[in-house]
Amino acid sequence: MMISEVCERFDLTADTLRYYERIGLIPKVNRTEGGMRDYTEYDCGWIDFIKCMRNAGVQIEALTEYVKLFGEGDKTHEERKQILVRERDRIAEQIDELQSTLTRLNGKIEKYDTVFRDAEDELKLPTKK
Amino acid sequence: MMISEVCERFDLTADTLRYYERIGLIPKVNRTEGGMRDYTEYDCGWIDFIKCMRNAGVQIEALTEYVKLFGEGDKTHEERKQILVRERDRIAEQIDELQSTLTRLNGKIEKYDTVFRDAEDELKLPTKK
DNA sequence: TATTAACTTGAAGTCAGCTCCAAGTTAATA
DNA sequence: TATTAACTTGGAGCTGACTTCAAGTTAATA
Repeated sequence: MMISEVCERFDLTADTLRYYERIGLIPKVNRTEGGMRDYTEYDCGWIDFIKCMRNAGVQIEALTEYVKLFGEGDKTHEERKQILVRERDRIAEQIDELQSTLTRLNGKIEKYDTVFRDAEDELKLPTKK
Repeated sequence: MMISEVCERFDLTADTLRYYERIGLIPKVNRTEGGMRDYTEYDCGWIDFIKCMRNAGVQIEALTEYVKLFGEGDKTHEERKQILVRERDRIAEQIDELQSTLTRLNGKIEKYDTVFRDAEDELKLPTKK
């Protein structure tokens, strides 16, 4: 699969895909005889995973570390798992924070609604001044 | 209240606080005769709100716009509310995405646990090779 | 076969959001 | 009063994460 197809599939630019590979965010992709990248489904699995993690705010450094360890084989099993656990916990925490921010924002929006209704009431029932 | 006290209270550097004020992320803070910032509780309310929003990933641009409109008075009521609604929706969406990423990560971590248990079983019950 | 589109590399450029610095001023402490 | 700590400004520098560029190569189409 050519880079252009992968771009379309994951809505990433070719530059971003090459950048990801260059910095080790995804394992090296095999090439054709001509030297062009030839993506497999396996590569796409990585891209999907990395894109999902990046979208959740996981830093590139944590992910390159994970990919590096993955390349070192079974002996890094535990270390890899620790990275996932750490990031999982971070995301869980972030959800909690976002939840309370959401509540706060909803309260603020409600106040805006109330003030607006009051303002409308004033229009309907003009006070003497 | 001096800038150092505010820094401590919100765990922000003085540089960040001055930067926030310079770009209009919080309204202008009053000064002492000597020209030093003299924060009030009102200022702190803004800082708390802005810090919370930034922490939730709300972009500086949306917040400076909000502060600007606030300074323009009641006639911007509706426009300000729209900003809050838009960001609220964005945050709600982000929570959903994070939730599904969390589920995905948990599944992956579980697989790591399973493989690890299998590996342990192998140690206990060595297969002939 | 010739043109054109898609690809290659390494390096430089961009953007958001701070963060640090120099040079000077104000306020607090010995 | 003298020193020192905290503050002021404008501007330069930094970091993470891309994004663009130049100069060339490969593959697909007329």
